[in-house]
Amino acid sequence: MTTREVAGFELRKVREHVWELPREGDMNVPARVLASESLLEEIGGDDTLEQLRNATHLPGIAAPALCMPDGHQGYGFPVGGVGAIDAENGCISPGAVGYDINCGVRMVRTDLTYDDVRGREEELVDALFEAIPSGLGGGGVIGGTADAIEGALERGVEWAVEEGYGVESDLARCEDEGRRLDARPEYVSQKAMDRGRNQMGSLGSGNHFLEVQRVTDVFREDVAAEYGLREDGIVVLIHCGSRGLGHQTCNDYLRRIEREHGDLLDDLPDKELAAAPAGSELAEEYYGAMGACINFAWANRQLITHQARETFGEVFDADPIDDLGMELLYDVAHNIAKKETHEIGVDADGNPAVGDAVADREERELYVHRKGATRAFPAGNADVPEVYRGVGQPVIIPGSMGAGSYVLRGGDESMSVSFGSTAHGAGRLMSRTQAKQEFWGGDVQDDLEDGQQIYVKAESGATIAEEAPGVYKDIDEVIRVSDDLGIGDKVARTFPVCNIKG
DNA sequence: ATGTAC
Repeated sequence: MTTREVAGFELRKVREHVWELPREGDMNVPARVLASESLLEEIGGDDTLEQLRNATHLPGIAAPALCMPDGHQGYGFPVGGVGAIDAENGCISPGAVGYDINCGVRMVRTDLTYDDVRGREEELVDALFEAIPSGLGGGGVIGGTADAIEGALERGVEWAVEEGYGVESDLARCEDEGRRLDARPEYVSQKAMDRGRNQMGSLGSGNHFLEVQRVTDVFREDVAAEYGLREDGIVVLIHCGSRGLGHQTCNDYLRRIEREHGDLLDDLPDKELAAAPAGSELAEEYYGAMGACINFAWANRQLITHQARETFGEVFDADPIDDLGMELLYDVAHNIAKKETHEIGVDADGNPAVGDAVADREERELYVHRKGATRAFPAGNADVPEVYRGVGQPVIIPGSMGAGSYVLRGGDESMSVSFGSTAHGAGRLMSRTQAKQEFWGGDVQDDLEDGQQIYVKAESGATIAEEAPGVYKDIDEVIRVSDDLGIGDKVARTFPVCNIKG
């Protein structure tokens, strides 16, 4: 048996790209890292492994706590973490969802080719930057009236399309059709709504961006054709979340858990893993509030999509849908928890088990926490929209602004390996603070333009430094692991053309 | 990630 010591943790190699931290002490289950040796080494460079081990202490966790190949340290629970927790006897943890509830990515395809855009990058990047609010604080594309915010929280993309910010076909091309039916806006605080009010249709800051890209490689022709992708085609990628509204909601519930469920908290190795016991009033309220924030984030990405379509229409003097073919390819959430039914291994007593201890497999309703992890359901799954059910759901994974991104399809192994999940990005290699010491925004911007013809426009130079290509892991290596494991299969690779950010 | 402040 191969073992490897990383950052003081002894990991057992289960098979290629699967590393296990065996159960010991108060761990309820083992932990597993899905990574190549080089990525594993990078994952050991911060507190990810300790956070992953801590996550195995969560009550009711029903299978190994998982770290995707792009994992890095987060608040309590690692980014790139997947935690499947019994929805009846376990718990739900806001820290295992993340502060930016339904941070996610969508891709819009077009009929344009790189030749159509070449030489017009600056015009396009300026127009997009003008049309789409970005940066910290307020200012959205629409005013947040009481009706608008209520509609977004309750009905997500459905509300936005009804208001004219999209087309009917957008709905089917979102996870959950862009609307969580179990959203309960009444459990979102007034303070959270006030923060979201002026941010409806805004990118935000940090790693959030809108990027025009060109398809450089197609790996699976048949699937790419189903997704409407072809080599040299132009696509638009939008990465953002629920802004101050989701952030405030996460904060509100973390504070309430501290006040109302201190006992559960005292048993956990890290206070930041704060969780509400399944079945408690607080768990129900958090789940409903989280669903409303999820809807808000979807409406936000829909409003930004609308602005991008309008802008392309003006720049290319054409109808964005009829002439430019700007249809939504897909929208994926990567900071969420969701009740899903999965098969888990159980021992003779019906308790969660792995390896030799597995006596049987049983279906359980679980809170699947995906924090910096993307749902990757395979072909045939009933939750994959009908248009894609034959090939598997699209999985959109952004890399850094200097490296490009990938479109994958949910792989056949994802249900048995990772509760139907894969990576969500390249994953950070260094902190924002360190990034600002290593890079200067203006220099990064000049290098991208002069060296790679990538046009970047941002509200703040500091953000460009924080997001410099050098602060990220190798996206190709992350994707190689996903593809090798069969949890998310390579369909196409893209390369940046222009990028706007906070 | 984030009105970068309890």
